[in-house]
Amino acid sequence: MNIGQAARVSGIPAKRIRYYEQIGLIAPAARSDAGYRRYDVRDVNTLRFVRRARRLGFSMAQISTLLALWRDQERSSADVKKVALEHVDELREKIDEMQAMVTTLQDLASRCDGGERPDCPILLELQGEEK
Amino acid sequence: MNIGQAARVSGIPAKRIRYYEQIGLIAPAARSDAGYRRYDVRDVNTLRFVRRARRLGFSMAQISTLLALWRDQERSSADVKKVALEHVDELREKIDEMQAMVTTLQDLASRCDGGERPDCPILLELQGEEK
DNA sequence: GCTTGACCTTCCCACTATGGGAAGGTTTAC
DNA sequence: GTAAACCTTCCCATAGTGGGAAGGTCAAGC
Repeated sequence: MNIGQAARVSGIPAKRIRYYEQIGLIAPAARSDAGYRRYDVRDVNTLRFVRRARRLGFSMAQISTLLALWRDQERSSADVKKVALEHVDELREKIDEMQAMVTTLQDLASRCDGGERPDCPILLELQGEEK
Repeated sequence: MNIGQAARVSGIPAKRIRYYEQIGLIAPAARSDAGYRRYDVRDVNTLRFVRRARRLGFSMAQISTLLALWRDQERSSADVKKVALEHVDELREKIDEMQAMVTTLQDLASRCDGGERPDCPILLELQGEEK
């Protein structure tokens, strides 16, 4: 199949498939006489693997590692688990940062009356110790 | 003061200050005869405002809005609150997405024994319906 | 007066992952 | 033969930031 159909069945836009090939995440596709990329079922399975990994928030680098492990019949599950748990740590760190922002912002917003007048604890906070 | 000192007292690297000026987030700095950027106390206060807003995760566009409100004595606190709460919504959405990833990944990882053998529910999940 | 080092300037490139669009070739169907 | 739907490569844009090159400036020491 051509890239358009591969895109439809894998759920990854053609543009993105080309990009993945370009950065070396996936192997260069076979080509037709006219230079069209050709994809078979295994290629599509790889694309689906990538799409699922992206949906779990893995970076390209991590997915590259996961793909290699997936293909390696000699892998240890420990290596896979390690990648996953490192990713979980990264996610948790970001979540904690963002949660702290939310907490602060909500506190400030709750003390802002939200009316016509200009006084606002949010701006005072951003402005800092003007006291 | 020159940009280096402004960077030190504001906590924003010189490189970033120039970038903020370039994209129009802050007004172009005054210049010395030799073309060096000059900063006064008010400029530094603006920079600190920006730094605090960034630490709360606001985008450049949002900070631009907040700066305008900050300078506008006729603003209503409702406008400020609106920007803050919209940002809170964005944060919460991202947090929820990431939290869902964490939940899934943790479940998969907990079912991965993490030993020498290759069998791994994480890879099975990424691979999809191999059943 | 000259050198040295610390500063400053602009400019270009890199990152992450993706989308948009132009200009042009191919295939398919009618 | 032509039109539509496909494909190709190429360049540009996004959001913030960092790195570094090439060159100008300033202050201090000799």
